[in-house]
Amino acid sequence: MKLIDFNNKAYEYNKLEKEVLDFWDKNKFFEPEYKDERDETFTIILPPPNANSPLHLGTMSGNTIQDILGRYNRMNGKKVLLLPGKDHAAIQTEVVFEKVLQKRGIRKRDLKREEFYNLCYEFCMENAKIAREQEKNIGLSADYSREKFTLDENITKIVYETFKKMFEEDGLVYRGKRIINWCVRCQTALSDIDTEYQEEDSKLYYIKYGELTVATTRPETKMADVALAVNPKDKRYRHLIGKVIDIDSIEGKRSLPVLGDSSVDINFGTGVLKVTPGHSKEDFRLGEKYNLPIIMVIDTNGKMTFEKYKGMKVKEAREKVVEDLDKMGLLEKVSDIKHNIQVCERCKSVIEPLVSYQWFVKTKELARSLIDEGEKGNPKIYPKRQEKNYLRFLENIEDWCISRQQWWGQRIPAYYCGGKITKINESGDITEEILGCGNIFVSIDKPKECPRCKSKKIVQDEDIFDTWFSSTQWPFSSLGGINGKDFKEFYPTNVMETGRDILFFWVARMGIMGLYVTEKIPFKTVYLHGLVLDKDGKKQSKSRGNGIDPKDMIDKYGRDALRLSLVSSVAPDQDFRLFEEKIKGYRNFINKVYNSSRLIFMMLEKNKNSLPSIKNSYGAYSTKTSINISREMTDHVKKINRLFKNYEIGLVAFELQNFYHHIFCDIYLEAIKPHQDDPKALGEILYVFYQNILLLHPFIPFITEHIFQDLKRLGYIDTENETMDYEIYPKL
RNA sequence: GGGUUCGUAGCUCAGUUGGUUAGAGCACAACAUUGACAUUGUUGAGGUCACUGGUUCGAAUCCUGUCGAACCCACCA
Repeated sequence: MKLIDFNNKAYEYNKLEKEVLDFWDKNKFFEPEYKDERDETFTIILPPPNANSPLHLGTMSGNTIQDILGRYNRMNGKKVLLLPGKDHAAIQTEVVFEKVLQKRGIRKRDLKREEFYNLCYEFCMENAKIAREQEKNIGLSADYSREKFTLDENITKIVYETFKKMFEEDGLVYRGKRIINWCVRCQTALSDIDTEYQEEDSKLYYIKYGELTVATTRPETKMADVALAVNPKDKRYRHLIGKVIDIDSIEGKRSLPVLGDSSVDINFGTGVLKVTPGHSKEDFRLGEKYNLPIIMVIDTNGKMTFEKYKGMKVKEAREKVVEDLDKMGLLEKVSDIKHNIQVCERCKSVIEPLVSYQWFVKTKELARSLIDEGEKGNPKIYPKRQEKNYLRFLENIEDWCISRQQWWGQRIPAYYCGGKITKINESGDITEEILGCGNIFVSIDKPKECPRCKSKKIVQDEDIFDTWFSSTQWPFSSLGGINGKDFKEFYPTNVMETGRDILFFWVARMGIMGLYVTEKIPFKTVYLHGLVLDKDGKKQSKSRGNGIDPKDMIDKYGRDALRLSLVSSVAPDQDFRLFEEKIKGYRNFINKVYNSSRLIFMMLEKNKNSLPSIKNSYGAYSTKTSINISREMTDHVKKINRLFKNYEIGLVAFELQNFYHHIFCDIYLEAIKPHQDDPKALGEILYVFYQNILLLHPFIPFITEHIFQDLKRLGYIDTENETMDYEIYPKL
């Protein structure tokens, strides 16, 4: 690294930042072993970004916050590990990559599973490379020698081991018949997070059920009804609860029991609900509660299985059913209704709730001990108010469907002796039969035979794991699992910094899986950040065209400026607006840092020969000026450390800038200028300046590293450290 | 339906456990400058702290209610 050329009046960030970047890249400063003698560790497992696209600003903002915490702790004598990784993001990537293939004129169904997997793997590796460059480019001081990908062999092995232990030892995983969100187009089960709601105009049909009338938007599922339900508080129907009523229907005469359940909304429609456990989530729950049978009339292609409408698509069947009901005199009336329909987040197809055989984790039992810990404040969550949400989620947690009918991901290591057959019988009941000796077993390596009957005819489950099943094990799998060397040294981690939108899906379940596998909660502190919005408060996205290109901003304003813009005025869990003028403002601040350094270096150089005592007076506040810099510094340093303790990163950034610009430069430097030929004053300037540069370093490490290198080279500071990250942060 | 957050200058936001005259940046106006920095400095204008009622010696801050904005969870039969 060359000395800063102080002939330039403006800071040449691009050139100078690149020098720093190269310097860091060539050395191993960010590997914890660099200072192996340090005892106390500080670990952050960085949330692995999806390997299907370059990083967006939200991820970069998170990276910057984590880097600031990493550097701050490094400067506080800790052995710091920031562990980077990339996530395969199962279904999301699969859909993205399908579109990429489409552009190349290839259809997924024309490829073999393995071919698809390999092409997708290549695609992800390319994107991971871009993301890695971006991370380094904003100065993320992570240890890339330890970087992981969620589909790395050793990671998958740990995920498989967990699954085996859950299934075979503890019975916490089961294969069950439950209702799931089914995407007809993607042909897969989806978790709630993979779906969203869209408002749609539709019809509400009032249909006669014997003496009662039911209002429904889904008449085509009526052949799968197994009961009716009313609210016990509803005076109109209270007398019918517990009775069985006879009805006429398309499928003939039937008898349906009438249930009383408080979940029924008295004010919706007629206040009578038809219970269809095969095709509605709420009804499935009622079915479980009252032990009702399950009937299905729609298959995984979104087509009817009921004989009369066999093969028809749902919408088509709906019209036909309504027509038939009308003919039978069972249709009372039709009204318009706006309602939200659940659609696949990726392809926007309508979700068909249906019952199928899937793998589930019994999360309720596992959540119990995490709730106990949570009530004791473990982990500590910033902002604190999210603790309530976190606990409530855990208390209401449902069994977790972890199987997906996709190709991109970790294939479930479950095997069926002789294979299996799933079918829906005449009465619409779904059944599954395991062939061979009926054994289902889990094996981490590819098995040669059934361990029970020794049959060689064994078939692996076609499904893959939900991406969250692997990512919730990331805090320990990325450290090599419970027997890993890194695990022993760095687990549990100190901080989990992530978007507040995945508190439930990721953070809470990481707690569950971590506690189950390692008997420890994987992190001591959770820090949740908000979303990055544009100037008008809208979410930044490519499709809106309001997204800021990080590379563009780096070229225009530099890395340090971008970093500041990503963390300044950021409060935990609070969305913040980012726009170009803001970044420009931070560029001006960086320039201020540069020019004040230029002034100080000039003053020092000018008096170089008359400064034998500089190191003696170093650290002393000796000059009388209009400002009491000693007290100002004391207060400032106290404040900064206090804010750091409370993870008020945005406020720290703000205070640092404010102090440096308006106290240090505008007042102090101006006041001390007249004394600049006094060696004692110069010692003081140097000391105050360096303290400030140290304080700023975690936030704007490029320019401060450069200044540090120059101060060291010119002999103004006395240090053995090769990089500023190992200097000691000002404390009182 | 349940929950959370927010509403402070034209804009973006600070404002610690209640305490003088409510702050900063941007934008605006005037002035300065060849001595670190026009990517600068000084000064100025600009606020009924959404509204209402209350607690208090004292409220932007605490409490009640209203209005407005955003978000999360559940549900949408």
